[in-house]
Amino acid sequence: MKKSDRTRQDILDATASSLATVGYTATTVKSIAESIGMQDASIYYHFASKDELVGQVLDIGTSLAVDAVDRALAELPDGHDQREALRVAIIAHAEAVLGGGDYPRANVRSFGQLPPDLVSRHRKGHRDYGQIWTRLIDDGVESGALRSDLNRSVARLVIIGALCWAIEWFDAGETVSASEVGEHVFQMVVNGLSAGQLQQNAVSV
Amino acid sequence: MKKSDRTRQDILDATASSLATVGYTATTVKSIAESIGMQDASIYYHFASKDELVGQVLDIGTSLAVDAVDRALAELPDGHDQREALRVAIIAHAEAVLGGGDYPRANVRSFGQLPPDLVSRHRKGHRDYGQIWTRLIDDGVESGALRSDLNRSVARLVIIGALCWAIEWFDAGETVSASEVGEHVFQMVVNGLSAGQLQQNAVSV
DNA sequence: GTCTATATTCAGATAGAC
DNA sequence: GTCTATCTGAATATAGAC
Repeated sequence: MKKSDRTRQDILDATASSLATVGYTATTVKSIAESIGMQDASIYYHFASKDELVGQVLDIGTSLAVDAVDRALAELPDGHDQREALRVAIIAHAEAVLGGGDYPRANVRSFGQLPPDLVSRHRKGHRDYGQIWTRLIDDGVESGALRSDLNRSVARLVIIGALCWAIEWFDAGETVSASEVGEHVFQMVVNGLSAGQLQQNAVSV
Repeated sequence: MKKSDRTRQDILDATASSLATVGYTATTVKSIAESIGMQDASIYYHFASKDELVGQVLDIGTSLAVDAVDRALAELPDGHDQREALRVAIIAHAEAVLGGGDYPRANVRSFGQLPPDLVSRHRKGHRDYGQIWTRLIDDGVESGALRSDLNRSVARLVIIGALCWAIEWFDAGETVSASEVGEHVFQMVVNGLSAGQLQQNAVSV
């Protein structure tokens, strides 16, 4: 590996770390440079702009999360219940975002702060990721494992919302691990909080 | 109403609108002033700083959301099922945040962008709001209406997460109304997505 | 490749006239 | 109360030496 590549990787790592902890706005080129002992101007030898650098970090994070979920789904045995597919996907997402290092966390933590250019740059990636969940829910409904009377878009966004929101309060080193958070989210989303018999009144939407 | 009060109210409204749509970072004193036909310097006659102004808007939004949920709970008939309490609270929250004007939306939209000072200023308000949900879940578990094997903090944050995340994608004028979003979230959180018999394996946490 | 120095822009905020 | 004019500080980014 050339020296240029090594430095470049250090910059990406430092950016991911900063984005994941303090978000986009508070991540400055100067602070990134300082954290790895460089001058801010030197960053521009490796990346054309702050947003180009941030964009690459976010791309890596998206790929890592997508790959983690894909890998978990690929390992399922044949003929699995579709609820089990949803379960391993949710847990894989939780592990990637909560326990999986700075890159996936950078996405979730910074998402609400990105300037319009970066948002549109990543719209496709986010839509593709949403597709994974859309298909899981569709398959679940069609196989009869999931109820069919709920709006699937809302269902998808409740799942993603619960998982993404978790990062706002989740603290590594908690008594609850990332995969346990995933397990709880799955239990709530699929089986519900209710202790009694099912009360699945159809919803008129 | 004095002229000073009128202007002050206009500034608050314009700030709430801006925070709700573009978030904290993109909300500048200049843009607020422009939207109501003033010079930016004039804002400082009414408010000591941007963060003081933003803080007041966020306070109003929190109060509106808390009041909406409290009112919905107060209207419940005696001897109601605790699931029904959770239902009306979730729907009231959805209506307040998604359909209830700029102030509550300002909170959710700006939350992830606030500087540390403002975060700690509002920590108490958020904790109080979380308390409402903690009590609803505790009451539900103790009355036997809700299962007792799930971590209650995770349950609370899944609910709040799902509701707060909704604002990132919810579009007024959608085919789904705010209260319908609330109804779906309730159905998912309490009864679950599963079509089949309950599979509530205890979770080891 | 990395440095020092600096240009540019824009934000929050203040001073003082009217 | 609101204005014009201005200060200050910070952030992105560039120029050019080494």
